[in-house]
Amino acid sequence: MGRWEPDARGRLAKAALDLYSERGFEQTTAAEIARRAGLTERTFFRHYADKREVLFAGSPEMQHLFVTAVAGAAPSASPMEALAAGYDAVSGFFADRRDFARKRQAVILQNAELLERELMKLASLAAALAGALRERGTATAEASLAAEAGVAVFKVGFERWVSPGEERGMAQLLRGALAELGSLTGGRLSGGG
Amino acid sequence: MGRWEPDARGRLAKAALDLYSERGFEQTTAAEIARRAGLTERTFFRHYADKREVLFAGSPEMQHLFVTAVAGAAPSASPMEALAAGYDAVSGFFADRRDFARKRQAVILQNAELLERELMKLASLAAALAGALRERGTATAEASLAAEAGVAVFKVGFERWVSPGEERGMAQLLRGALAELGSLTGGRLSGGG
DNA sequence: TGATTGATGTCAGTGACTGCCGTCAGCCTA
DNA sequence: TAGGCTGACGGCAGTCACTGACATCAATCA
Repeated sequence: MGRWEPDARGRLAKAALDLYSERGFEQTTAAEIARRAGLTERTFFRHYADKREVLFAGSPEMQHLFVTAVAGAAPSASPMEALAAGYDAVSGFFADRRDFARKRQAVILQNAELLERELMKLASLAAALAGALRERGTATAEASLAAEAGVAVFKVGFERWVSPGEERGMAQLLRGALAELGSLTGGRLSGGG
Repeated sequence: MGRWEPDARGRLAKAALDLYSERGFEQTTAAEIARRAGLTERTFFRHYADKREVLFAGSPEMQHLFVTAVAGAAPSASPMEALAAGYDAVSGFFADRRDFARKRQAVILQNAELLERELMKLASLAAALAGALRERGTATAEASLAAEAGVAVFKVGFERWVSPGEERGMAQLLRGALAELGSLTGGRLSGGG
């Protein structure tokens, strides 16, 4: 056996979510998270840049899956069709994390600092998606707009997916939210590309 | 003469922007801002909840003007037309603050924490605008979508307005950005209401 | 076998932010 | 006109987020 227990990073993330749920984000210190994970405060800050980031550990992987799926969609696909391919990819990513996502979302919605960080992650996602769409040949302005709209749809679908009692799958909910956007905009957002 | 120099809050805001511009946000301490304003650190935190908030002192007033204009637009106006009335109102608000806005934007774009706070303010604005549209009778989903789109247009127009060398007025730039959105979406976003 | 590496611990900071209490000019009231 | 109240500020002590520097030691490699 190694010198230390394995997966320090994962233990920190679990301890943090548990403590944030139990007493709230502000009432939890980094030292407490570390202690529960069997580590020290200093080690916590080696794994996560700050107290908020520990709740967003999966964000880069999710964004990568999303962007890769958009970039890999059929060249003939419209921007919104390419984004829909991204929805399927992230739905797979989240599929076995629903309880975790619900618990995490409940914590985030209770704290302004965490909401700020979430908005920042979504802005980063929108920028990355716009880049992927541009690489596919979508014009800059349209790519940005489609990416913003795509993230708005993702937000709505995700919120429904984590809402209490909701049992439908994320892919289905995202498709539904996308369809709603389509009817609101008359489907014209999906042209071009 | 009063016991203290007048407008402590304004002096703090000016000192903060100047120092953030000179040395950067992270390299400036709250005590330094307070000292330059002829006050103490403790008083700084009485006027502003944190080091970031001092750059967003005008945000509530701007949001209020925006929302009030949207709420007060002609009942026959479509959601996007109501938002356009809001654009005119905020353009007046910003008209004599262009140098300030440029300096402030340059600071914000250099710092992730400040960007997060800006995203939060825009999210708050979008929520307030959606509320105003709903009060006008716009359906919930359409109100939220129109508000998001409206904020996106505001972001684009604002960025152009503060960009170096740009001399056109904010109202004109916002109208231009709104028109671009309209052509991208085929104008269907402006229906209903 | 000895050097290196990598994840961790330890310690001593800095600075953001808060609670509590003291100060004092301006104002209100009897 | 004396006395009390209030609002805006200063001073101080404390907590906690976060950082840099250095030590430790099992695993691994030359």
